Amino acid sequence: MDDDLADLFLRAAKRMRHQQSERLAPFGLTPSQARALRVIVGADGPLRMVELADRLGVVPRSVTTLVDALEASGLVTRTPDPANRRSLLVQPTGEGRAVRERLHGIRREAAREVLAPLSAEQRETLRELLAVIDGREHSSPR
Amino acid sequence: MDDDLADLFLRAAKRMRHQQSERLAPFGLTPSQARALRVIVGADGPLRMVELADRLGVVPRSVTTLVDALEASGLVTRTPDPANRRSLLVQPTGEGRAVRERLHGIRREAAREVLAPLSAEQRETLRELLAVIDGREHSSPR
DNA sequence: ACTCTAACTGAGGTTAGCTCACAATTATTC
DNA sequence: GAATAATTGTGAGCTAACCTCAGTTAGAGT
Repeated sequence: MDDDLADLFLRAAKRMRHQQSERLAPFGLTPSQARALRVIVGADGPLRMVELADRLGVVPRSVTTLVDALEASGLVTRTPDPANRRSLLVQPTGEGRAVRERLHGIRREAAREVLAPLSAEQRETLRELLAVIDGREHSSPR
Repeated sequence: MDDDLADLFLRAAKRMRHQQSERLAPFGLTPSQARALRVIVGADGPLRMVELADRLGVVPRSVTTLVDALEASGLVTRTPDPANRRSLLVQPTGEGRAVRERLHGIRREAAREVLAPLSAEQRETLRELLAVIDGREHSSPR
């Protein structure tokens, strides 16, 4: 029974990812990069790579690649942390902030497309349920 | 902001996939292969590759690889369709049926793990919402 | 000073797709 | 009854989004 549930869930997620990547393509961003940008812009200050990895729920090595791409597109900068020379601080450029602004709209569209069959209240209910599922703890990836 | 909603959704889906692949590993199956097996066993008769692709929502080429693996594990067989020599018919072996049976339980566990924070009613609500999103109100196995 | 741990990254692997091109068959159309 | 078109499956090869493992460099603890 919860069997189907997983299936339904995964199926919807797939559609959502697909929608996103389609809309993101014109920006030259993958969904994963867009998400990273979102976190970077949304942070209240520069982020260390490790911290970014943690917030994205991926391993630090994966962040390297993500930031490589964003940096190459001129959306973020990587600067050494003066307080700890092992660390790099990632910050959005002006361009990065601008792009994130536009992304906001298109991400919403993508979600809306998939969630279209739901009423506003249903969407709200869904959000609540998902928030519960998400819990608070950041279980590390493995 | 349906923006967050997509994020919550995708995050939960990720955890679910992860749970599944962990539990499936001992069987030597990937989540994708398990799903294919499930569809093959669940079908009311042999399936053509193309038909299987359609039911899985992937392109036919991807099914070739999936079935290759299942066949190599002795869970399904591929036989030429006598009625159309271009087609192959995929069918589960006895072993395939047996494995699918055990998979059922572990898939449920995986979903349950992620959905644990929800009450039974909440899970039910979630199922309904997802069914609406999916747009398929329990269509028959035609 | 000496070892221990943390931050980042190069190299290389895996899963789950995808496209493109092609041979073999079957269907259509002229 | 050909000639042309469409279908079916698959080899080759690509991409995204991860991962692990090993190595370098820099701080920390004793």
